[in-house]
Amino acid sequence: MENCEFCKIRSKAVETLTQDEVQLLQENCAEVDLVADENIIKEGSLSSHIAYLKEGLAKIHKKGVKGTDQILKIVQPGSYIGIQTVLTSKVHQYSASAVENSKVCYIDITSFKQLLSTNAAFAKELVIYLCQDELSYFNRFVNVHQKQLDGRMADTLLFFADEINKSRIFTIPLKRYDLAALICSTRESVTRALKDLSDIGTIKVNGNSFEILNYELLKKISEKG
Amino acid sequence: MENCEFCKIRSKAVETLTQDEVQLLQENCAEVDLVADENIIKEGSLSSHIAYLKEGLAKIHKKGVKGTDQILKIVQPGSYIGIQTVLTSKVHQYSASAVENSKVCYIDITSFKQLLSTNAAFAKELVIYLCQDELSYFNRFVNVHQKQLDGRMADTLLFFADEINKSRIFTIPLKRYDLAALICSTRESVTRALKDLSDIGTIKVNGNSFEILNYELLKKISEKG
DNA sequence: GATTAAATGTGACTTTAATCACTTTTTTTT
DNA sequence: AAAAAAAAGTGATTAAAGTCACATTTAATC
Repeated sequence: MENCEFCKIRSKAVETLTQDEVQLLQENCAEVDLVADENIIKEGSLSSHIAYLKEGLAKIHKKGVKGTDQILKIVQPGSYIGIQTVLTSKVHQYSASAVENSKVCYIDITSFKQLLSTNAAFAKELVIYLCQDELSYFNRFVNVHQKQLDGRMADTLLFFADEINKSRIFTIPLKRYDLAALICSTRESVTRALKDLSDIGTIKVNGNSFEILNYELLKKISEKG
Repeated sequence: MENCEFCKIRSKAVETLTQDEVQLLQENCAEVDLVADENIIKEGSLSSHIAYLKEGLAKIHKKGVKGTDQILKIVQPGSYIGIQTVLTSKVHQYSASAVENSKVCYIDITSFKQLLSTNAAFAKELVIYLCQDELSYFNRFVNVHQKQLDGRMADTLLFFADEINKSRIFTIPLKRYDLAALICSTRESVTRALKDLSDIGTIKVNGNSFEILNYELLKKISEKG
């Protein structure tokens, strides 16, 4: 399925386009299948395309001074990836990788910029998108610094349960060291945090399979920090 | 000086406006003088206006689970404040306060939205603005988590020296507890970090007056973390 | 200028989570 | 299925920074 017009998951921005504009997008857009762990964009490489996640799940990650990657966010279908770089830098400022098998559309930057320059409604929707995205980082920034480990772990579990899987029984397609990079901790501490939450009966853990047993308590731990 | 047309510090976005549009802006815009510590916008309050910092210096801050504020960023003239909320929420998601005497223009949201909807060039400049802003937070997020205290303190000193004051002798118009909220630490630890940096001869501290004595070393501490 | 209040500095102590070293389990490869 | 590699778990130890309690300095107010 390579047709933008009938794309099941068109962004609000793309919804604003005229038929001609969709045509332009279509012609400068390539759909790619990715398996888990494959790179979507790579920090430091030339940014010739924006990626749009159509299916699957991806992580946004960025190298820090220690040399290890920090996961900035887990993104779901309907997310633009690499968009922040396009208009301001020639080089991607962060990486993104599939964390499960995914479909991604690569949109040529030049065409994207053209749409942005000529269609105010399109640009407006992007502004909205970016604002929401940024606000989510504000929350994350503050939370990550004021909550301790178990609280951050609880946050992440609730995120995967409520936002991603919409179920109290779910799997997290991340290794322990990825979870660590996500909650700003270490592999060992992730193990311990999960054990803590397990011990008090909030969750059941089995490898990457999780079940929330006491949602209220988990929520309380997430909120209390 | 209440005239947008002759505003000394018009944003790139406003540069794109036609005379009529500037006129619209003008009519829905109010300039306000603020003294240090005054609120610009307040988290949780209705967002009827966007603020544009014309003169001075401001902090963007947000309440965390602990009940204390975290400083997200120090912003300079030319920054939009509260813009992320305008299109997505009725209520401000963060606060902003002047950290020194400042001038702010409050722009009515409705007019702002109107410009956004009708002028693609305006919207595009905002997209660029937001992208740059978000990227700066990515850096901050990763740095704050991978650097330890002295590194973060060094970052902040370099920021005030290089970005804000463009001099190795400068003052920081923040209390120690504000510095703590900025580098994600505590008042006491700020004192100690400054002492550390002082002891090894990188800086000279006297209240809020600072001098960088060994720029290279400070840079190294900032980079090494 | 004295008094009060706010801000900052300092040492002792505690807590949290990182690090290290090693074991066990799971997954992948041959 | 065996061997190798990767991932995850575990206990002991360490380190970094937070907390607490109090002293000192600076600024504000009467």
